[in-house]
Amino acid sequence: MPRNRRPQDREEKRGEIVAAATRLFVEEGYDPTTVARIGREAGVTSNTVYWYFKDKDEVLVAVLDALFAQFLAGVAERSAEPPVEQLLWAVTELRRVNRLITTVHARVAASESLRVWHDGFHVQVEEILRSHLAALGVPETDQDAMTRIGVFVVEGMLTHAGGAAGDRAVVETLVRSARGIAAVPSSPDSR
Amino acid sequence: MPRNRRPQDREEKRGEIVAAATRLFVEEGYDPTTVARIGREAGVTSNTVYWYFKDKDEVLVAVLDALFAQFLAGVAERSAEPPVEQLLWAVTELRRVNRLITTVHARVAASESLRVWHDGFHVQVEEILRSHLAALGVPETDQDAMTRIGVFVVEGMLTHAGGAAGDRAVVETLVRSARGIAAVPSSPDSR
DNA sequence: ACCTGAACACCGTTCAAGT
DNA sequence: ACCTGAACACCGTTCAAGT
Repeated sequence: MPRNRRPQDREEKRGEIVAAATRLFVEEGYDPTTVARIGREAGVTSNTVYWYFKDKDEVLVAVLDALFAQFLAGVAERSAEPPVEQLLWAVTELRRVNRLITTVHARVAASESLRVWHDGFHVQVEEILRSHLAALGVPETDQDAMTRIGVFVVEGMLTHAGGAAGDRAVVETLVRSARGIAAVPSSPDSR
Repeated sequence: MPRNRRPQDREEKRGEIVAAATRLFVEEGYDPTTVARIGREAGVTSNTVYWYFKDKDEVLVAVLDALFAQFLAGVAERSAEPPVEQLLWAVTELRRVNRLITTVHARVAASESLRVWHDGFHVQVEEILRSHLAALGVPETDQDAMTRIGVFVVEGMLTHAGGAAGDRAVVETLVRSARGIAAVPSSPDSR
């Protein structure tokens, strides 16, 4: 028997579904986008979507994978820019998929595969942030906490619009505090 | 005609519905809790809930109002404690309703009244945080940005469990950076 | 292997009808 | 004014049946 006979087709169709879902999820949101609609845009019936994906959440995971890969490529391209500019670019970029990030948070409780994706996402983002902090001179003892703070601030900025000036102020203050932490050693009685 | 004839009853029943919804929303979450279930726990049919509330989101707003009032009372009681302890208490407290906060973010796009509630909530929380920052000596020019950072960090801690030690490290680092910002004036070329 | 028509289960919401 | 039984609309998901 022919092993892997036209595996291309399967990936193609799957890709079309993911492409349709990506556009719809980003533009209209996860909840308002029905599985039927995703199918229609990809030229199939809603049931067919279930031949390629276990459920709607699996479609979301595939969409997130695609979007995150794009994002990582953008990050790599800008690795030479100053930290503030890099962060502001990341915020602008992630804001386009802001609604989806919120959806992920809302659905991790209901979907195991989404939880797995979310955890992996954080590990990667934290790794990137940590290397930046190290470059800024933040000592190892403070890197964990500062990394989490960085992630939280970026996530917060996505959910809560602040205007270009406000965004820049937040990012600059953040980078400034990282430099401050780098300059002043932590003391156990600092509270 | 008797004005306000037994307005007590209406408030009582409404209160029972809110009480039932609060318990269910906090313990099981918003989505898994059906309107029928809320009604049953309050001793009425699902339709009756719609006599007291416009829709499920309005029930949520009432629940949030109740929970937030409790929270504010707790904040007031602890106003004398050191900032780190106050923040850690707030995080522990808010974590109990973590799921609901995520739900709010997920539903602001769909529900106007929820958006209004969310905005009001932020205004109040930011006011509290700003007064703390002022007490820590953060100059006015940096208060806006630091306040937003504070809110983002607290929100992030709710969504992403970090363990007691990790939580304390984050909060201490945050307060330390606020003190650092207070000590070092901002400079326009600090990026 | 891939796809569909039809149906199921579930849930928020509405409405006509009761007291 | 307050409450209910019954029904509607919608949507994720499944299944038996087709090629």
